[in-house]
Amino acid sequence: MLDIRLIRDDIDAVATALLKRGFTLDVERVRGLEEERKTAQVETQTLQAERNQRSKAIGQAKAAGEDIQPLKDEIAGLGDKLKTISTRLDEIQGELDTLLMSVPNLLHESVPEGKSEDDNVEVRRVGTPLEFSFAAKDHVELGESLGQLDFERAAAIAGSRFTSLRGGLASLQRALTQFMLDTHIEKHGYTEVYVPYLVNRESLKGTGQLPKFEEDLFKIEGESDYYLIPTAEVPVTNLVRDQILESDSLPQRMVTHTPCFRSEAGSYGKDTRGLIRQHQFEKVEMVQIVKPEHSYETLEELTAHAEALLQALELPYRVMTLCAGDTGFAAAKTYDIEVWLPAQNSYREISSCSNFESFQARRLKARWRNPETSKPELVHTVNGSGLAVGRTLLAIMENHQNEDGSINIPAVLQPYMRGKQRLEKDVA
RNA sequence: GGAGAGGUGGCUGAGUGGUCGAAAGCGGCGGUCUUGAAAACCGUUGAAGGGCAACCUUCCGGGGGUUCGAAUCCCUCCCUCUCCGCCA
Repeated sequence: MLDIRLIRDDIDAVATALLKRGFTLDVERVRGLEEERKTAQVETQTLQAERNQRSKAIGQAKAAGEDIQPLKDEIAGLGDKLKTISTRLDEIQGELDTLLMSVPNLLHESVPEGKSEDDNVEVRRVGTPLEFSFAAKDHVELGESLGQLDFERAAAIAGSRFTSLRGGLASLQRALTQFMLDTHIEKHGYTEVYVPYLVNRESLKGTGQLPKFEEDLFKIEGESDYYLIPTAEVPVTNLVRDQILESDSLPQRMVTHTPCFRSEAGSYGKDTRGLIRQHQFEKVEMVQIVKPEHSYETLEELTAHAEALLQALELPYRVMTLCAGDTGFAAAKTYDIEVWLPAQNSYREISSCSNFESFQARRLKARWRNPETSKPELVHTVNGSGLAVGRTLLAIMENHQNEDGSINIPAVLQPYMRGKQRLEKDVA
């Protein structure tokens, strides 16, 4: 959510800035509602002040043993009047809130212009894709011929866009998760957290998934409004909702591994083959709660933390700055890390690292006490995948495959794989 | 699932219809003292919103109600704790 004062002060500047990402702010509607709000609020408060004053006088009269009936008669009707106008105020405020909740974040000045992912800007490219002396297979073919990847069974159990793994591949996914967590904890200074995988509406509003993106989520049927998390960003960031954090407790660096669930509505026909786009996938997520002046250096650091994993796993990748039109609703700036996939002969997203500045914090009422002002101020939130485990798994399969269909296990993962060096078809 | 007790400021915790935004303590900030620090003492210190300002409004788990007036009474939902039962 944007600062309402920013909108009041210079709505045209805000509207212009939002236009950069292709969002049209209904300036006239906001102006109109603000106007009404002001009138209704002043009127409500005036009536409330009068009521308070009169009531106090009645209290005093009663204490003095006087007859209070005449005083009560004097304010007959005031209650109804107040009720009418304050109800109107609530309505206006509600409309304004709804409108404001669906306005995306302002972009950082360094975000390049552009409409779609085609306009994203490459920042750097690390590692060189291997030249295979044979025709590289894709991960579906590799996994199925190993007998360790089975989409059919998963489809029977649940439906399309689900996976089942077996044997070495199942272990490798777990090994990857473990390796990622350990690296962030031991080398990058993160604290591991464990969080709910079902969350309430408030939490999703806080991080910006609701009210706008309901269709992307899986909702649980039942008395309570639970949603399956689309990313650990939701529960982890909500750890600081409604909190006033002490200055010395910042920055908070948190990491967790969770399954993620996405309905993938609107992506029919896209990435239907393989592990790329699933309803359920594993992800390791980094979340940092920081002081505002540090959020951009934090974004760089956190992106580097994700990159470190790809380097250790010997996977070629590139880092992209998302352009204005491709940057997500809540983010002020986003780097996507894209891993090389030989079978697709292209780079595909494996991590997304964003600075949300105070956008999420304002919705969450997540604040810190600034010692200089001794006042609570909004924190900044920064997060990123480190990494999407399922996609990393398929990247390893494709990049580290051999001609015979076996897959080399990167050295850093071998300790997590009971010393195993390659995945091969089980003879047994 | 059954029975009971609770949810109050950054924290602990008093307050059960009227000058209560709320005692007290802790913590924070400022000061006295000290070579410096600690201790002690004095003062100060909730959040959000409106208005150029004086000032005003709202907030005692969420929502609704009663009343001239609600932290306090009523309804409802959520959460926490204790005991019993069941259980990964």
